Amino acid sequence: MSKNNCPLHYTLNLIGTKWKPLILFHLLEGPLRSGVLQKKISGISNKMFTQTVRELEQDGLIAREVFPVVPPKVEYSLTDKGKSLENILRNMDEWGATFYKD
Amino acid sequence: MSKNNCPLHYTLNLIGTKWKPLILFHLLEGPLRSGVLQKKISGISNKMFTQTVRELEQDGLIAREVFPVVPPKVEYSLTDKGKSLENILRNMDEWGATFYKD
DNA sequence: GCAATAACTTACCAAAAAGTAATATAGTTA
DNA sequence: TAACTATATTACTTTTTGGTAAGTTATTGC
Repeated sequence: MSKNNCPLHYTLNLIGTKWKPLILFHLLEGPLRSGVLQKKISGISNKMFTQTVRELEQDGLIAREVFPVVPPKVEYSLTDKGKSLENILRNMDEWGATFYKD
Repeated sequence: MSKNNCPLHYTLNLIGTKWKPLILFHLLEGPLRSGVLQKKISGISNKMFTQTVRELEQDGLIAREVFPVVPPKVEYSLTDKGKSLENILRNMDEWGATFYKD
């Protein structure tokens, strides 16, 4: 963590990576099974998916629920903290849509 | 560039890096001389600063104005496209301020 | 009793991002 | 004529991030 003055730094430390905003964005519509979520994130590797959801969970942005069945079932959902990013995520998506055709 | 479905991808390709949001954020208040802007971004190296503003310029988010004097004077400012990120940047900063004390 | 299943985990390697330190520039001032 | 200035560039190295492929688990269904 940098000792910079503006809080934007803190935000970037939590969601300022390649995959985090995409994972959070796809969870806005509700909880998803691990495999389903992963398939929505085109291009992500097995390893990066697991690693990224682990970090999001540690930072309190998503929750992980394990169902004790075989084969395994795991669901991810946004926490309240995660949900509070909804505006930012939707604005970023909308901004991308606006400028995509330049 | 990934061939993902959601426009969020495009946004992340333009501003989804360590330093870009910080540089844009500090330009929200108006144009700044190169050296002044760089000093506001605590921790950034000489190289990364130049590299990052070059990319932001290429993507049309900031403008670079060179004054032909010695020693050199260069000013950076947001373009209209850059200014259109204002809400997103301020929301991210605000979000960071809200959760920083957890 | 063997394959199929979903969700990982690990070891290993490659690629990308970032840092360091030295150097260039060219007028102005001492 | 030498130092100073602000901005930038380059070569080199380190750090971080990401990818691949194989292995693990434990029950179900054939």
